[in-house]
Amino acid sequence: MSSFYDLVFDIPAEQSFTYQIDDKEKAAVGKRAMVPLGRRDCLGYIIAERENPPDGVKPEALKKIRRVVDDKILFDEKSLELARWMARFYLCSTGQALSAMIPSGRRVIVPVLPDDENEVTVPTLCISDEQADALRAITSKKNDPSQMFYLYGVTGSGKTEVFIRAAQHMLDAGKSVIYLVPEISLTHQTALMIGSRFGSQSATLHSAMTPSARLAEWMRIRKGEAPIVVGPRSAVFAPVPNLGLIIIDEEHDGSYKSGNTPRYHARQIALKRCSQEGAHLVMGSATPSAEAWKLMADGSIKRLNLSRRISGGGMPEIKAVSLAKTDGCLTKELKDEIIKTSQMGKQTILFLNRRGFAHFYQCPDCGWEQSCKRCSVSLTWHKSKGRCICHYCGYSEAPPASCPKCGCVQAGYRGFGTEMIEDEVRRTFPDLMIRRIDADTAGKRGGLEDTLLLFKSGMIDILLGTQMVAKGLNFPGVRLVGVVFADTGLHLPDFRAAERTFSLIVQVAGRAGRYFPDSKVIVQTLRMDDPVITRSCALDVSGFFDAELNQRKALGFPPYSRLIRFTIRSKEEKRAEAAITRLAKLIRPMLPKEADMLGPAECPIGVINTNYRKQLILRSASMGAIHAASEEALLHYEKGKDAKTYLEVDVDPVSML
DNA sequence: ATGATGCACACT
DNA sequence: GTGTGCATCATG
Repeated sequence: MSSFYDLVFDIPAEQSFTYQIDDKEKAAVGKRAMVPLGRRDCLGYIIAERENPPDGVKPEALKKIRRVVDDKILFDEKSLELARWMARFYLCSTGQALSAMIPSGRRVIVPVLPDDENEVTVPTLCISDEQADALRAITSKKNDPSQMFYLYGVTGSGKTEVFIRAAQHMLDAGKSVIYLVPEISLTHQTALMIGSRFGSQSATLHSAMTPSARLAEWMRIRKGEAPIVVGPRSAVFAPVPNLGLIIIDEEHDGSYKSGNTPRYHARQIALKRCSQEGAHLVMGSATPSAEAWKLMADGSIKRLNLSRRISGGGMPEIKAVSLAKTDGCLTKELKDEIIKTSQMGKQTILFLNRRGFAHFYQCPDCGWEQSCKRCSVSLTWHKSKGRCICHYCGYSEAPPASCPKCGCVQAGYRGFGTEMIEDEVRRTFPDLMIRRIDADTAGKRGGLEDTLLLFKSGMIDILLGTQMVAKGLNFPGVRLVGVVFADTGLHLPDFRAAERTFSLIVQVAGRAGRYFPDSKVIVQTLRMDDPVITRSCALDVSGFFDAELNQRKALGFPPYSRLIRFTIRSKEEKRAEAAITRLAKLIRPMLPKEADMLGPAECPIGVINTNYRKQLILRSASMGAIHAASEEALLHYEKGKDAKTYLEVDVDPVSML
């Protein structure tokens, strides 16, 4: 009796292919195998065993498995089921889903932060009453696993300690724990702390590991040798036996959503896994996502409040300051506070969400702007490189000596970036030690690693940078945080622009004064009266969400609706246009009346890297209505699809850009 | 996805 | 008559 195996591949087609094998010993469902597919050899996933060839296929037509790649089974039945669910939900193939679940190669290597192995975190012996209450709620014997919890606590209120103890509780009960953190390079401290608390019981899956090291760690996890796994979004797939708890730290963070197919959200996967495996789900943040906030308001997630800072830190005094009459990018208030801070022997963080020197060049006479040849965005002047650079594709050119349109020789700067601030700060405070951190400096020697160590040691007076300084970094000496220009990102054509800006300001503000009182945050803005600015400065999270959710409801956006976004890419605008139109025509009649279609339209950034981009968004109160239509439409769209066009599907998109 | 195939128009 | 380009098809 010979048996056959069905394999799927990391390709957009759902179809499985049947193969035979000589030495049956090694083959098994859940392993990978090299097989001939078409004219070449492909790595496939064995998803089923079968007695007979599929209908209408002669046994002799079946090719043989070349080589079974894995000794041990990689995916158990639960993982396969999760992959199948994921494929259906995110509208991709099972092979693509499986491929996203294992730590494979070709990952971007990110710089590793200082590895202070010798600095073992001492477990906090006593916790606050609030922490104890939260822990008790999470670990109560009476809990139904379907009860989700949310640790809603200001930065520095000790969420991590509660998470760690909840994890310990699970481990003591013989269960495994997955601890998700946003981006491991930016949350290194948390990862290290957990590593040092749980020692060899823990496994860390960070992006700087080689593929083979990751796979080795993966197998260790599967064998049950590391019952607590720490990692970024992909760690949600960690094959821990006997899953008891998934923790999502900094739940609001956008990096939990995958940027490529399948565009899964770790929170969604966590939800599914927990319900499948009867595990608990606990999330936490000082600035929840709008989705989570609504679920808490409805009562489907139980909110646990941590309202006070531990470790002696007080909440900083936050002040909005108008940039309107300021020449340059530092207001008098901010300068004064920087001086005061350095006189106190404390440190300053300056945050700006824009790289480069300034947006260059806008002609003051005719309004001409220097823009990218390959993308529909303006170029950013990088003074240190002497080039104008596109932040989407990297294209660069020299700055023009005069306006090519009208000949005007007056270079007009518009806006400013981290480089420009660096310049101004250095000129203003020549005696202070200043370092900049952003995507441009991170990769270089003396980059991230060096800078953070120096800052921690107190050698650096002012650390300035983009997002990178806003996240998770926890430095004891910071008294002052300056948000150089809070309005960046506020007018982006994305319904989540306000939410993101709010969240970012509150998060950066949280970097100040974690271990001592009298800390300060200066938020510079041109919109002193904008409710996003005023509420973030008041740390008024509930006030912000009351208003924001009302608006979302009125406009019919998430969390009051679900979205599926289709994007067509093509080098030729005509083709992109034709493809999106055809897709729209296909879908429209399938849409139930409670659903609607936004577009088709040009994407907010109409061209990236010489690819024209058109989009179409489906919207409905429930996912069901638009999901079924999308599934059906995709089936028809695939055959006879326009050449040289690429379709991307995003279920529950997070960024609309 | 990707390589094979088949058909259109071009040019030594 | 063969050569290059692209749309179409099948992959077990």
